[in-house]
Amino acid sequence: MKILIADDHDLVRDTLVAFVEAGGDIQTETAPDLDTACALVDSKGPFDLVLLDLNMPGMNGLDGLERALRLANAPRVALISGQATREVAERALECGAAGFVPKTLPAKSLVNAIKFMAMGEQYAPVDFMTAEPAETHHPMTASLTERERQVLRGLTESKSNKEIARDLDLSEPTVKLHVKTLYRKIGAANRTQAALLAREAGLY
Amino acid sequence: MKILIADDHDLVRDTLVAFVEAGGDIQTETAPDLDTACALVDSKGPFDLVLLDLNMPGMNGLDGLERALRLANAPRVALISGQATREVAERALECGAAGFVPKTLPAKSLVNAIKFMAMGEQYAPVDFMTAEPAETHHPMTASLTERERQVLRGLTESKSNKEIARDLDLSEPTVKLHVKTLYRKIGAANRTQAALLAREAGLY
DNA sequence: TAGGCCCCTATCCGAATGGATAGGTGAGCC
DNA sequence: GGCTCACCTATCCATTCGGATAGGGGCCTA
Repeated sequence: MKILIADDHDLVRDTLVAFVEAGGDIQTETAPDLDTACALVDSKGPFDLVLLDLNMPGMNGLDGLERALRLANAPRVALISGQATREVAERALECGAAGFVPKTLPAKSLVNAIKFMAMGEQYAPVDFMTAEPAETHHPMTASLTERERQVLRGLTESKSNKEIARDLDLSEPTVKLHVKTLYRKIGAANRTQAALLAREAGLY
Repeated sequence: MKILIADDHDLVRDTLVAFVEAGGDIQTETAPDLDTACALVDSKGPFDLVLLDLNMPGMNGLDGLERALRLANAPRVALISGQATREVAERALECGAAGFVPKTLPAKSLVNAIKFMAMGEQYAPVDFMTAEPAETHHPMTASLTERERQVLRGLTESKSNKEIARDLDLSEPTVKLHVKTLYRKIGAANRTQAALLAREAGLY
């Protein structure tokens, strides 16, 4: 079996390769970014599986995944990520990804997942996909009401109050109220800080 | 030699441990977060080296490092991080960290670095520490002038124009000008988006 | 039934922001 | 000298934001 692992962290890539190659009959090629990964698929493909890190130069979110999926060799492409949310994973699978591998997965399970995906199955860890959306039990959002979470989400998308109001079908004054109260709850002084705090907490 | 590796990503932790143990006479304990890491230092310490992931539950930036350094066993503590900047690395070393290991380090070098640090030396990869600050050659900031970079930094700290003006010893209108022009350059519609874009690019 | 909580709407006000425009300084280059 | 470029300052104006305050409606629970 021949797979390609792309990750910009040498440390992760090297140890991952060593582990995977030790764990079964798997040959690996590696790439530090999306461009070289795509080039390798062209020159040394096809691969039984291509594993792309979501936070890698050239990825730009799911754009990179789609680009890889459009390659001539039409390879099976899976994502691997350290902090992606369930929502991103779902979107990736909808795009046609062969699977989604969170870095919180035990290494032993990874080898099995790789073999599973290489056989053409679609993989995603059950516990990860069935987990509550982080925002419902995250310490920061625990104190927020549902509406406030929705508004906070709008803030992380750098929307104006007016846009958020339109999206949620509310009046602008209402949005402003939620904005103000959620500032107090999460300790933000302005919308930029609120957005950054939410991002740092790994939300949205 | 006995070391402790703490990282919240099982995948990284497992493969790292497998690699390190294979590469020399090194015993490893592991922890998924700072709390258990500290508990292990107390119960199973002292370790020749403690390796902490910077982006791990409980770390809260360099606070976690300082907490670990204050532990009774006064262990040698080093940081490992995937996206930290040189500045963070320098601050960590100033705090008394045994070293700083970027995840872009080749895995082979890691083993050597671990042995080096365990001997009591302070380690940081030369190329990483001498590299230009990311902002000067990053695609996004390449087109920005020095002042605009400084202002953008202020935005990522969710400061108001007035605060930025005070920090940089400028007048507020000047800051507004820089803000406006850097919006155009990086394609931001408002300050929140500018801050998020800068963060996503790994700046500041 | 009363009280509490969440949600929605509204108005008023001061402050901050975003954008346009105009002009001044110094450094470096042809 | 003339030119560009980065940088600074300034004024004007519309919009948005942040905060305070005052309601009303629905739902749950004591």
